[in-house]
Formats: sequence, C-alpha cells, structure tokens
Amino acid sequence: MRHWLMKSEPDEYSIEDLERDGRSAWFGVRNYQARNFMRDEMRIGDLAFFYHSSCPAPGIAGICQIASAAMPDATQFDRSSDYFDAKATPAAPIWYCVEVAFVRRFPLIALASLRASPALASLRILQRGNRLSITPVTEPEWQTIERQWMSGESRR
DNA sequence: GCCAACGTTGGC
DNA sequence: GCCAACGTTGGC
Repeated sequence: MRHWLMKSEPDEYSIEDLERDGRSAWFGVRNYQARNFMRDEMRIGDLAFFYHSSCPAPGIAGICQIASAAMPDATQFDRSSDYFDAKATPAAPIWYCVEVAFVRRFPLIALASLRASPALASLRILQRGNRLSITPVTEPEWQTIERQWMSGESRR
C-alpha cells in the first residue's frame, strides 16, 4: 500500500466536509503530475493525509482512503465549472479524479510542527517551492507522523 | 497584500 | 526546442 498527501483549501472542501459526506470525488486537479499520481499510481485502499492549504492554519487535518480507481473528472466537461477545460472531450478526457473516503479527523498537525521534525526533512510538501497538490509520502515519513502525533489516539 | 517559485503557453 | 511572459500557488 502506498501513502499520499492531498491538499485542499478548507474554504473549498475541508476534512469536516469529508467527515459529513463520508465519501467524495477529488475533482479539480489540473496539474499533470498530480493527475498521473491519481491515474497511474493510486490504488483502492491507499491512505492519504488530508492537508489544509492556503488558509490561516495550514497543516494535516486528517486521513482519508482512496476509494475508487481513477475516472474522468466530470467538471472538465462542464462549461459552468471553474474547472472546465475546452480541450477535453468525453471521448478524450484530459483530467481524472479518484474518490476518497473519510477515515479520521484529529487536531491539526500544523505545517510549522511538521517543519520542526528532523525525520520529516524529506517530506515533499516541505521542500522549497513545492506546489504539487498530490504527493507521495514514504513509509518512514508516514510512520514518523503517526508515531509523533497520533500515538495516543485510537487506531482503526 | 506581498512575493518567491513554479507550470504552462506561445512566439520564434 | 528554447525561453520570456504570464498566471497560479501558497505561506507569511
């Protein structure tokens, strides 16, 4: 199983929204690298940190699970959507999304706290200038975060 | 609001 | 294929 980190602006869609919905399509990704991760490398059952970005308190807000294979992102065909792409057609889609399911929510692990951990120096989102909205998380990085911030909590 | 860093576009 | 210009991201 692989691990991931997926960014969302909480104003758009937060971990609280996913907890309420239970499950949601991760639409709106318009970056080829991030798309390729979803389309080519994610597997049902993979776990991902749900990261809140571009907000007053950026950080990891919870965990979700990949719940479907990649499918064409319907918003690329929708003229009224911010994510509309005139170059995409149903016969030749450009953008894909997966569905994610809520796993858990916990007190925010602030970006500053992640930065303060030497064991997380390699974490992709901490690299200078990183902007990818979906990034892989290595097994050691995942375990470091679990051990450091979730050891006292119940596991599923 | 600022600004560094990045990805994409498009002229050549 | 190069690269300047532009738009976007995202922390602060």
